[in-house]
Amino acid sequence: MKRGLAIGEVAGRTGLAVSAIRYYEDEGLLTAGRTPAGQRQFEKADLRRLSFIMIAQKMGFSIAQIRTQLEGLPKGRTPTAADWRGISTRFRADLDRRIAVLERLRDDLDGCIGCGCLSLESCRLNNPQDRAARLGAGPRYLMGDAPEDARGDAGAGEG
Amino acid sequence: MKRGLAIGEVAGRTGLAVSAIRYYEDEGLLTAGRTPAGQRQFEKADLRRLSFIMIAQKMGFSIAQIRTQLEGLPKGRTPTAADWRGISTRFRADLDRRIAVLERLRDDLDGCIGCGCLSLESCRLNNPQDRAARLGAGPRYLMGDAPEDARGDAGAGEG
DNA sequence: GTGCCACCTCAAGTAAACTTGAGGTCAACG
DNA sequence: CGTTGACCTCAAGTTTACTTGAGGTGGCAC
Repeated sequence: MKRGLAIGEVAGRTGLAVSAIRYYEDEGLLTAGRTPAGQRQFEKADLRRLSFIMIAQKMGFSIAQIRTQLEGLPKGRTPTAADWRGISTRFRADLDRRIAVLERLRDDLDGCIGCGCLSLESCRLNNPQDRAARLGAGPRYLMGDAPEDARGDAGAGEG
Repeated sequence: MKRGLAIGEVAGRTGLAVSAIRYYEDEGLLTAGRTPAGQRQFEKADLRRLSFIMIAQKMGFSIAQIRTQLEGLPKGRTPTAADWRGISTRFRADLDRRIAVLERLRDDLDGCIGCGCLSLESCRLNNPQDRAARLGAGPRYLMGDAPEDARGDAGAGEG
């Protein structure tokens, strides 16, 4: 009865490529059992795990971040609904943050459509760059992605 | 007077790396003049252009997409406020679309936090995968990223 | 019993967006 | 006059998230 799912089956059910699933296992996002012959054996819970991975990627999380999130799940036993609920809640908070960033970007852009500047002196979308210039180094950082020592100040323009 | 800006100066003002600016030029996102000695000479308008590029990247546009957007700007002359306004408007529409996608994701996730499933039979976040499985091929597609022939059907769950 | 398909591993390739390095030029500073 | 420092080109390296290919095993169908 408890035969488990072959990788091809999992691929079919999730829409993922077989190679992607193997890759995720290599990356430690999930662990598959093995048949005596060495073939991977997945459980239903792994489908859930893969669902989570796919959704998280949609949201823009990297593999490394997803791995971290998944570490919040129990190792030995199959995660319960409550386990997933905990992880989803953290997730939701992040999603809210992302939406907020985009909305602020949109609002700023609205201001810029009004003035047509996009980069003129008084533009709020522009200011962060001036600040970036003053901070000196760093590759690219503009909104919310400020380097370590610039946190807490990367918000709205100073006026 | 009209000396133009050296690449290092532009880098300092935008917060971009010199190498990144050169890369953007290679990619055709902007064009720099040259001094007799072959050094790049930028104009103020290029700062605006780079602002646009940075903002667009924040929004998740690829270089190729940004290039396309920028092709909407006049070639010969310096873009006017109106030129930027046109481009920004298109931009805003895309931004709205992205926000909407994330919001739907959030709403679906809310439903899942309620039931704690994230991947159980009735979950709306899960269903798209089932559909994906039925559609057969393709690498990863889950929400809105449906392959060509699956468009128009990849929306909300059926029940 | 043999042929095919799904599976295995491991290495290398791919695309995007850059960075880094090698080797060389040019202008200013002392 | 020489030596920094900013700039140049071109090639190769880096990271992320996979895919592709080579070479090999295991099992079910005929």
